[in-house]
Amino acid sequence: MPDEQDVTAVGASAHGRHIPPASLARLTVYLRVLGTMLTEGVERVSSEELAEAAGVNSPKLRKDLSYLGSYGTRGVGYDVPYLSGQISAALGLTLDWRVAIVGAGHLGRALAGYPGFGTRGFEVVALFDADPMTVGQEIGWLRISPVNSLERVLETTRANMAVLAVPAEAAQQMCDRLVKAGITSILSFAPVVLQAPPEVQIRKVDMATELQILAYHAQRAQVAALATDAQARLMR
Amino acid sequence: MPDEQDVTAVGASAHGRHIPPASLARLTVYLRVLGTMLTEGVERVSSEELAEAAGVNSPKLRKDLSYLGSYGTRGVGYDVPYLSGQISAALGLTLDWRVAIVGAGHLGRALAGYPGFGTRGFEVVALFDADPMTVGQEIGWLRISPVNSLERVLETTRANMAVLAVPAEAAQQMCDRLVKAGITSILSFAPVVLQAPPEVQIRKVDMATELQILAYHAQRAQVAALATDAQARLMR
DNA sequence: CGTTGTGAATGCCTTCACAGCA
DNA sequence: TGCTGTGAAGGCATTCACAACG
Repeated sequence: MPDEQDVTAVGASAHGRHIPPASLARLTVYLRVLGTMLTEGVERVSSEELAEAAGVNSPKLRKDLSYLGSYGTRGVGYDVPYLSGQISAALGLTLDWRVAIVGAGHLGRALAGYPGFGTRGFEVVALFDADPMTVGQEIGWLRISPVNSLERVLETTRANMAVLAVPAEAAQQMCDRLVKAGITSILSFAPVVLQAPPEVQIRKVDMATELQILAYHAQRAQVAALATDAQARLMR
Repeated sequence: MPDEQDVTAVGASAHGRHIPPASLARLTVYLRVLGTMLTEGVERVSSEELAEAAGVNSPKLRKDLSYLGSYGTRGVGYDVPYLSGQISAALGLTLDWRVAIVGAGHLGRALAGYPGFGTRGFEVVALFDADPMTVGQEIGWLRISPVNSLERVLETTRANMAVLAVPAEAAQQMCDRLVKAGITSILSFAPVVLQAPPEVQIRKVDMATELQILAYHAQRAQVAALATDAQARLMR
C-alpha cells in the first residue's frame, strides 16, 4: 500500500498529506460555489462568506482549506480564481479524466447529458448498452456502443473512469470486465455490493439508501413530536 | 451533510437511542442483502456471512446491529426474515412513505422507474415537470403533473417526501415550494447548496462530487506509483 | 461449543479559541 | 484592526477481546 512519506516532492499541492474523507467531500462543494462566484465576477471572498454559501461554519471551512495549504491573505480573505485553481489542483482535476458510462437507460442518459461534467474536468468518452435497439443511437456527441465492444472501446478512448448505470443483476459482471480492462475508479448506481480488488476505488450511490435515511429521521421526528405532544397534554 | 444536533429526547420509543449516521448508512445495506437472501430462501445467517456479503467486517456489523437491540441467537446466528423485519422497523420503513418526484427529465424518469422503491416501502405518488410538452405523459402508472399544480397534488396524494430532479437553477425555488407545502424530507440531485429551515431534512447526491472524490484518489494512486517507480529506478 | 453482544481502548474528525500575520 | 491558519481538546466511530448465552 502507498506510504505517506514518499509524496513529499510532489505536484502542485505542496502538502502531500491525505485529506480526510469528510473534508474532501466538502471541498468539492466549495469548488462548486467558487465556480459560480467566478462566473459572477466575484474576486475576493472571506471564509465567512464562502462558508455561508456552502452551508457550513467558517472554522470548519478554514480547517478544510488548511489541509491543502495556506492560500488566503490574513485580514483580507481569499482570491476566488486562485483558490478555485488550488482546490482543483489538489483534487487532481487538472488531469485528464475520461469517463465511460455503462448502461444507456434513463439514468445513463441523464449522466451523459449532465452539464456539470464538462465544466469540471470530466469528459464522457463512451456510452455502452446491451440492448441492440439502443446501440447506435446518438446522445449529444456520443454514439451508444454495444457492450460487447467494451474492452476495445475503453482502450481506444483511453477511458480512465467508469460509471455503472446498469440493472443490479448485471452490475457485478460489468464491474469485473471494467476491472479486467484496467479501470480502477468506478462510480456505481446499482443497488448491490460490488466485489473488487482493493486497489480499485469504488463509490456507490443508492437512491433507496438515501430515502431510507430520510425515512429514519422523519420517523424520529414524528415520534419526538408525539412524545412532546403527550407530555404537553399530561402537564396541562 | 446535514449534521443534526439531535434532540435530547431519550427513549420514548423502544430503543430510543439514536443510531450513528455511519451505522445507519450501513444498516440500509444489510437490509438490502437480507432482502436478496429472503428471495433466495436463506433462513439463517451468521454475522460473519452477512458481513462478508455486505462488504464489512463482522465486529462492525454486530456493533451496528447492537444499536437496534439483540435480535440474534448466540451460537446460532440471525433469523433472516426476523432480522430483516427488525431493521425495517427501526428505520421506520413500516410507515407509509409517499414520494413525489419533481422533474421528469431522464433522471426523474429513471427514479420513477426504479424497481428498488416499491419493494422497500416507498411509493412514488407524483411526478412533476415544468415543460408543457411532457406534462400528461404516462410513466408506468403515473401521469406527469404540471409543476404549477404542485401544492394541490402534494396534498391530494398526501406525499410526505420529495425528490428534486430539476436543473440547478430551479432547485432552490422548488425546494422553497416543497417546504412551504409541508414537506420535511427532501432528496436533491441538483448540484447546488439548498437553503432550508433546520427542521427540514435534506440529503443531496451529486455525481460530480462523487467523480471528483474518485479523481482525487486516482491521482494519489498515480503519484504514489510514480514515486515508488522513481525510487525503484534509483535503487537499481 | 459456537456465535452473539458489548465495554474499553484507540484513533480520527470536528470544534473552538486564539495566535499569527497583512 | 480584521481575518486567516492551527494547536489542543472534546466527541464520535471503529476496533478488539472477551463475557454472556443458547
